[in-house]
Amino acid sequence: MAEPDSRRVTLEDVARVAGVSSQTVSRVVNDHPYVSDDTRRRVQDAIRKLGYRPNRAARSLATQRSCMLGIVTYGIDHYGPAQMVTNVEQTAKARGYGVTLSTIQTLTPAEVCAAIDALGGSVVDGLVLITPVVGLRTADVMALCGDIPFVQIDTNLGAKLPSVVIDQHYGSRLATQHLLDLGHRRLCEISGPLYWHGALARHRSWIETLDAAGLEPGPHVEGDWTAASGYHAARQLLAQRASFTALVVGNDQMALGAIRALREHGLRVPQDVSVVGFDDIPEAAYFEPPLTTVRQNFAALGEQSVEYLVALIDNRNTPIHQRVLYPQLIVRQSTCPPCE
Amino acid sequence: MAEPDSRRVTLEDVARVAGVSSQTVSRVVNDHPYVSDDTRRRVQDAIRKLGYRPNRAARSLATQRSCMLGIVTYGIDHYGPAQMVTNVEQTAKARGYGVTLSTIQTLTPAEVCAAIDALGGSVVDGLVLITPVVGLRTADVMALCGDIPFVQIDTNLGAKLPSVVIDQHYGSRLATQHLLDLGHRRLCEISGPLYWHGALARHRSWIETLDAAGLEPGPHVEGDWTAASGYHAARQLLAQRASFTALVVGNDQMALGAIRALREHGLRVPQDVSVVGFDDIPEAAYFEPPLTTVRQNFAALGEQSVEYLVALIDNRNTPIHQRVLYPQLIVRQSTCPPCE
DNA sequence: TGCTATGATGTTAGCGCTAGCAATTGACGA
DNA sequence: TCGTCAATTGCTAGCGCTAACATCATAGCA
Repeated sequence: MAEPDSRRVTLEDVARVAGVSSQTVSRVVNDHPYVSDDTRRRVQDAIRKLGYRPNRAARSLATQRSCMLGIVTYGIDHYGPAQMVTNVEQTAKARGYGVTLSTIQTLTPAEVCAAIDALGGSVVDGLVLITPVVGLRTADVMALCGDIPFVQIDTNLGAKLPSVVIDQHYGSRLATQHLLDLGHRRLCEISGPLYWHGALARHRSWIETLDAAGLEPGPHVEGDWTAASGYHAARQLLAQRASFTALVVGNDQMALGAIRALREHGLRVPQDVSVVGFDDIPEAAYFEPPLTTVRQNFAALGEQSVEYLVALIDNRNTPIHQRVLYPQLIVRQSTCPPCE
Repeated sequence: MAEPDSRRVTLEDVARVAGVSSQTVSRVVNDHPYVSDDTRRRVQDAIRKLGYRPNRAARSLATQRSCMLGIVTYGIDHYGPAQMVTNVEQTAKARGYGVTLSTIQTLTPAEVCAAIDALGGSVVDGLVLITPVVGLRTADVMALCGDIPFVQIDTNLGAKLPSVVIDQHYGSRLATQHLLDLGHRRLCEISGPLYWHGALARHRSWIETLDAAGLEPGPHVEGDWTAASGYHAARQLLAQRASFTALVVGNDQMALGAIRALREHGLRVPQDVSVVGFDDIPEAAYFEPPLTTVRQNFAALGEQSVEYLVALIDNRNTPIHQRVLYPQLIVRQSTCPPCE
């Protein structure tokens, strides 16, 4: 068993026990060549015996790198961010990086800046920014990150910073076009908060797609991603006597709330109103009715952003670009042709 | 603007610009007394001008503390853990601690140990272990954590380690008793994986409560927390021609899947079968029908564990105990008296 | 035999920061 | 006048580790 000393075990302690210099121990720990098998074994024995664990702070200080990535994200109690964080962490671990978290509650540029700052002060080799808020200035982000490499996830399409995004324009067109193809002509929308890139892009694309089809967009209400807000948004639409046969909803949770409101109002889904969601959360297939939705590959988002970030860390000259992923329409029973 | 030097800005640089010693700058940065207002202002100006940010690694090395907590948790794509991680992070931030994450995929004791080890090697002042798996030996945990203070969340009730738990026994009794009070006599259960403390506790309490009422428990199927598994579990119960009027389900997502299976089988909820879930996820109130469920206060769990952990860090002699939280039954439309 | 190449180790000098003490100044009471 | 004290600042020595160089065998070759 490890000696339960009050002081932590250091390289020096191991060196003394193994009868070598601390430098040699360091070489063994870091898998350097030029250590004889015999010495290596003696050192490893000593390490095990003493329960030695390298001190990361000291190593960071000496090497100028920490093997830590920082993640700045809005509350991970949402499905999307939780997925991304999980995948970022997993991918990072596979590449030898740990992960430090800094979450933000209200998605204002100021709070985002504070969160980045909190991590920037710490030792991280790179930053993953899951900050889907509109109004975050490119210059601000660059200034805050300083010379720390970073990758943005879920920012606006076309941003001139290292980023990985899902084409929400495309996704929203998929959803709206699907409804148009079914024959719907009167559509309403419940969007996410429009200060989110994704929500805004989906909203705009909804209008554009209708426009291209020569249709007038019906009323639009803004929710906050929760089922509760979807419920209230739908009630609001119904209260203002909007007449529609199809509803595009900004995410699956809000769609759930909307469906409940519709049903309480005596409307059947999909016979009276077709509903499309976004994300394809694992529960969507078990909604009543199972939800047609636009699937986002959050896993790929997390993985690719880490890959890109690690490339940036290893080689500062990695070209800056934006990688774009495309969502996929999953058709289930919540959509059908309008019955009139 | 900050001088975009290749080297990072150090205390020394600030000291030079401000015309003081590096020690004085350190005092300003750390809010020590005995710095004149004039000097303080000059130093702060220099800090701003140079864009100085203290190097955490160096500070950790010098002070022997990192102001970092480690979180070991199973995949945060589940609702409960995501909630806990969020709240741990928030509370930690409020107390001046950052948070480092280490997630585990398969909840085996071996993987848990690996995750703890990964963090233990890093510099953290304390560990939050969200490791609800049965079979994790107390001795192993203590050995791995070494002299790093830790708090376990969601471990077994009665564990002799610092921990904060929700009394799942109590919660399960609430759910089952609610159904008994409504007049149900034939109950089935879909539980979570029984190698999870919570799932096991709920399962046992389900049996005990029925026992106390002189009733034989109906069939029980184990799911994996997902809606899909709930769906398949319910189909399995129906396939074996189990006759029941009420169903206790290990979490809300599985309840959603189960309800869908029941409906597909021509059974109405709650008229034919009452269903109770666990957790009270934000969507539960919008299920069809709105779900009766046992609410877990994950936020409190996260907060209290950090408070406890910080107390342990500040004072190693803080008494070891287990704090117990109690869940709450939320009655909605998915339960009603059996109609026969 | 000398002379280089190379493997295997030790020595030294920091990385950026802070604790602890020393030094300096001015104010105040004895 | 001197000693004492508090306020303010600087100096020095590490924290535990690694990069870079220095050292010293030993082997291989002319």
